[in-house]
Amino acid sequence: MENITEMLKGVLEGCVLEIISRGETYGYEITHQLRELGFTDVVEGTVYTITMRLEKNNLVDIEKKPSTMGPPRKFYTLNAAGQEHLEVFWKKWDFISSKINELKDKKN
Amino acid sequence: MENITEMLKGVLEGCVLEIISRGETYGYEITHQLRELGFTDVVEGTVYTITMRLEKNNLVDIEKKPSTMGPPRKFYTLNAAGQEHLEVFWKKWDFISSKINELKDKKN
DNA sequence: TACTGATATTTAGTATTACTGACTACTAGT
DNA sequence: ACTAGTAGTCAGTAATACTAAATATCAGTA
Repeated sequence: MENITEMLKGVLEGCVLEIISRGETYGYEITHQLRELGFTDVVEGTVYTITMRLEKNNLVDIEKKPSTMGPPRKFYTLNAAGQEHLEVFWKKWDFISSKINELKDKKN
Repeated sequence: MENITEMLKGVLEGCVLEIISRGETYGYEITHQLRELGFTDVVEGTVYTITMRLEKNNLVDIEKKPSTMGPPRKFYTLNAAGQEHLEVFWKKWDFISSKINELKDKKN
């Protein structure tokens, strides 16, 4: 699926939050999980801008750990604020996607 | 639902295309239809930037008609390119929303 | 007549967000 | 030494929705 980047705006951050919520993880791995999900064109730089934003907004806790496979990793976990943010995200998503599907199914 | 504007990015244009595809309409009315749909905070300015973009990209045909209720209206209809653009939009939407729901439902 | 409100379009400027592309750095294997 | 895979950072760009104001038309009313 090409050129979906504009439609990912606003949802990609929520996806990253969801992935982190399942357990401690780091940027590079998050990128690969998003690619596996189907968002094949997502690159490291994009994910890092998102994790930076999460840091700045104090939605995640951070722990730096060494890796035998390369340079040290920055592991993220959701804190309480992040958890709440994630719940709000899913509420917004349910709202918007239901409205758009309503439009799509010509029920309106 | 407050503060959903970032999540509307990339989908609002598709919604406008869909609304136009159902029959000749104009900016002010499109705004009201979006509000009725549930996107209550959408304002005229937003819709006009979208219709301007549709014009610029040659996705719509335009006809100006007088109104008894106020100044003349600019009516839009989808042309062939617009129709195709709309179909592509729905394909992208189906792809993205299915992937995100997959993530949400923890099936991945 | 002047005023208000609903209708209708336009536009300059701003904020947010994802992408691009490059750079740095560590480790293992050849 | 060199390469590839892993891992993080950052300056700059493009796209898009919102803000806020200006302009214009018409109906109703005090």
